[in-house]
Amino acid sequence: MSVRPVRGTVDLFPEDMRRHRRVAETARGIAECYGYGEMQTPIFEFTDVFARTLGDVSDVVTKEMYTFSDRGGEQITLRPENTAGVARAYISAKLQNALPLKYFYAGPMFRYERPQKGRQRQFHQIGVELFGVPGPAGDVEVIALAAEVLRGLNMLDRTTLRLNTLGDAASRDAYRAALVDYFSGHRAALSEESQERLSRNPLRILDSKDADDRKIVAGAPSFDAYLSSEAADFFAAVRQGLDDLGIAYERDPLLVRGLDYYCHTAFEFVTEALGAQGTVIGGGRYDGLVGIMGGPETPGVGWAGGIERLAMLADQTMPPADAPRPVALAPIGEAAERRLLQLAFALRSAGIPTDIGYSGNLKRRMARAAKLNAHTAVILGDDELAKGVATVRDMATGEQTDVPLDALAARLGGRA
RNA sequence: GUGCCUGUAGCUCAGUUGGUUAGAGCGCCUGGUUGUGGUCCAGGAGGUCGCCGGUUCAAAUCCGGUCAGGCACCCCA
Repeated sequence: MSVRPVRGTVDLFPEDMRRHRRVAETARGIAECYGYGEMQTPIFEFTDVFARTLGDVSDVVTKEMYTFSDRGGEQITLRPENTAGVARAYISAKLQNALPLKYFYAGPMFRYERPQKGRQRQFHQIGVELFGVPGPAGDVEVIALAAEVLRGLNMLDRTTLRLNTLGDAASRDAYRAALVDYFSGHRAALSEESQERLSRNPLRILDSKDADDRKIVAGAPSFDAYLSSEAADFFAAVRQGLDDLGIAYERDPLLVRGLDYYCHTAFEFVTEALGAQGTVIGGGRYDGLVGIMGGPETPGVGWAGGIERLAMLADQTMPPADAPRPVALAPIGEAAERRLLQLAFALRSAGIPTDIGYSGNLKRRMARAAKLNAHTAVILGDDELAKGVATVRDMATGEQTDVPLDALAARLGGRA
């Protein structure tokens, strides 16, 4: 059998988990401070939950979902993102009388993509969703929360907030029609890919990287001309709110969300430091989503952030997340080992990280203590047992003192 | 899904125009210390050269395929 993980998946050992947890715990703490309580939805859902909400033309639905029928014949999909699942849970629990609602989540997502740096088939996201706030204050709140998470990870200054509006449905339909009209006139000159986009998702042509496409795009109609006055006012209010909070952003008229349920505000925090997969947090408003799923019309806005990407950036902006430094216990002989096993139990129940290696002579045990970065070693042999003390060694200075066994916990408690 | 690059010890990498037993540093193990780590010194273990096939008297080296990783496209977190 093959012993390697499936393509696009990785094993996370303790060192990796500390990096991930630092991201998730920072985000969780700030989210709770904003009143966003953590929730969790199932890792798999009925396929319709995603297929009917993310849009028939989105890549995520058409070619990236892990879909299978279970033994009961149900069509099941491993969640490619979590907003649809949270919305489904909100509808399922009939929470429309409890609005506004604020949720935080963290967990694995699955997309069948070609792996590269910052892109895996199983990856992890943190995210927040805010239901029931129709006005721009909601957009401002979730963006401010995202900025705070990045600040908490010491990386806010390494990212740029890009902001755009997708308008309301009427604005978007009118603009889409205008684009199709314009690009159809230049159809033959467009790249093959963009010709395909023309029917599937004309907005995508706007951010094509093909040189010839860009020339044509330069002459394309601007969205702002098709924005309804309500949508324009909404966007202006979001920008004003960000200005009021001192949150810097760049207008990016080409920023388009990939998932169909977005409207009005779309935003991304991007960085240059991670290569091509530079989006670290992305989100926007999705007022239509709950209705599409058959729930009571409920406005929503939120974002998701990639834990792997955030952790990679954190590696550049923060010192390593080291394991706690333990006290290392080093017994010599069976009697001492029994006594130290008791002591280990007592120290741990006092909350003092304690290691005992279970094998080796004193030399090996001291080597292990150094490797674990222990601040203190406790050496116990027949000599110490006879006197009722232990030899306590400061690993940094090498200084050793005798400490009565019954005073050890109190003596070591101050460290950690 | 497309294109380009890469794959040699646990890790990071050398390896000449194809030519005897494939090397280094770090890490690991042993000893220098019957009860003392990290430093230092000496020694040692560890490799189907990603995998499959081909060319050749001879392949880590050349060719094809495949798998995996990286980069870009695409997409997005």
